[in-house]
Amino acid sequence: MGVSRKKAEQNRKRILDSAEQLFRQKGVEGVGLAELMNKAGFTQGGFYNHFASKDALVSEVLTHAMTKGWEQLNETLDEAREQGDNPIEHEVEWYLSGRHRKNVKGGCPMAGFVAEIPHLSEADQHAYTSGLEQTFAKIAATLIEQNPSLSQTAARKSAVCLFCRMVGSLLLSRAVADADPALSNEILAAGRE
Amino acid sequence: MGVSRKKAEQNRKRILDSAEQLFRQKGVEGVGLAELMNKAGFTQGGFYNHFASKDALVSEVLTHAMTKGWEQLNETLDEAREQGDNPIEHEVEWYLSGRHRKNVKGGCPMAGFVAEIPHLSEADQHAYTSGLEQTFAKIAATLIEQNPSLSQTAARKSAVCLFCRMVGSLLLSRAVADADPALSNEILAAGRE
DNA sequence: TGTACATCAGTGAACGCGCGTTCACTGATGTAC
DNA sequence: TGTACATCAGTGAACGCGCGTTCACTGATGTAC
Repeated sequence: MGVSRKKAEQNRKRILDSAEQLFRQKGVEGVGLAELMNKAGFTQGGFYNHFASKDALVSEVLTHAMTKGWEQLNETLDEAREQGDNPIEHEVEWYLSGRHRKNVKGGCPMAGFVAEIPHLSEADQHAYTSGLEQTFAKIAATLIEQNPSLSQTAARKSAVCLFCRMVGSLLLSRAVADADPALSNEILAAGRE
Repeated sequence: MGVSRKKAEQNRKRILDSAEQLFRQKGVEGVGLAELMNKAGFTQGGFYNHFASKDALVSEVLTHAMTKGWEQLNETLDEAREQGDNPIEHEVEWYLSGRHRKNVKGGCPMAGFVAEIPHLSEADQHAYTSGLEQTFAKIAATLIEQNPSLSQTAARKSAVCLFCRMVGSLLLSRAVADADPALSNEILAAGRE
């Protein structure tokens, strides 16, 4: 159609964003390229001007989501510090909120993609793993920042334990959100304490 | 081919078992009927002698897995009581073991199917939800049995919290099992304490 | 600066393939007399 | 109990469909002179 390079770059990002939302909603296998391109506002054939294959798109979506998730974690912690709140409590409060549960198209990529990871490439699994490791380290460091008497190993163990609880609560509350909203809320509430 | 009714009933169970294993390994969408029937030792066409559709099979697999999971929970608790162990600790010990992590084809259905649930039928979501509710109730009752001074609401909250942690730990440890076995083990170990 | 040409994002039709499902057929099992 | 027939689990080929991918084509953008 004749499109400037700048515009083409924007279009590429539109495809990535549409793909991320659909992959999180329906799972990678549940989304076709036609649907995906249509959602982004294009026809199917143009896909290969931007990506080598569906797998390549999936990789890019995953790493992009992991990066955004990492930035979001840091922003949430910084925000709490500025407001004088407890950073970890602030993070948990957001993580186990109705807003985050409802935000299936976005939110924490560690929770959103956890079930897809075993079916993805080795490189994708490594990207996920290093994102998780980063998250554990950040939470552990923040716990020590709050309570400097905590040992490294104790903080690390607490961080791992806490994040597992957050992910489990979010996933279970999402799984029962339609069938039993009260139970779904109870799960979030229990996790917040 | 001419097969007795008893044999046909056994074959039906073979199909169900194969399907459950494959669905858990690859996800419901990642498994075709041809592959599934082949794994069970049959040709594709015979599928519809046993099930009305793939969706009907999925429903049956899910409810069957939920029932088995419930029985397994009760057995594990009873086993611990007979051995004089703490039932909850015994359950957690098994749940967050390398054996359970490796047993992707079996194990806890609440963890194994959590990501599929949002894509399944309303009836399937309800089956999952009531299984989860049963599990929470059982854990809460067992906590009170161990410590009768615990209030109903406190036990319930602890039960929900504990099970979320178990599910989150198992899923995250499975997700990184190939890419970083040490981290995967650390996640299980942190959850066990 | 203006003109001629190359580039390449986007279109839309087509490809082979595997999906869920259907169907005509087989033949041992189960039933009726 | 023996015979004739109905049943129905299993086979294997075929159906339409949507998948990921390819391709010839378009035309505004970007480049060279």
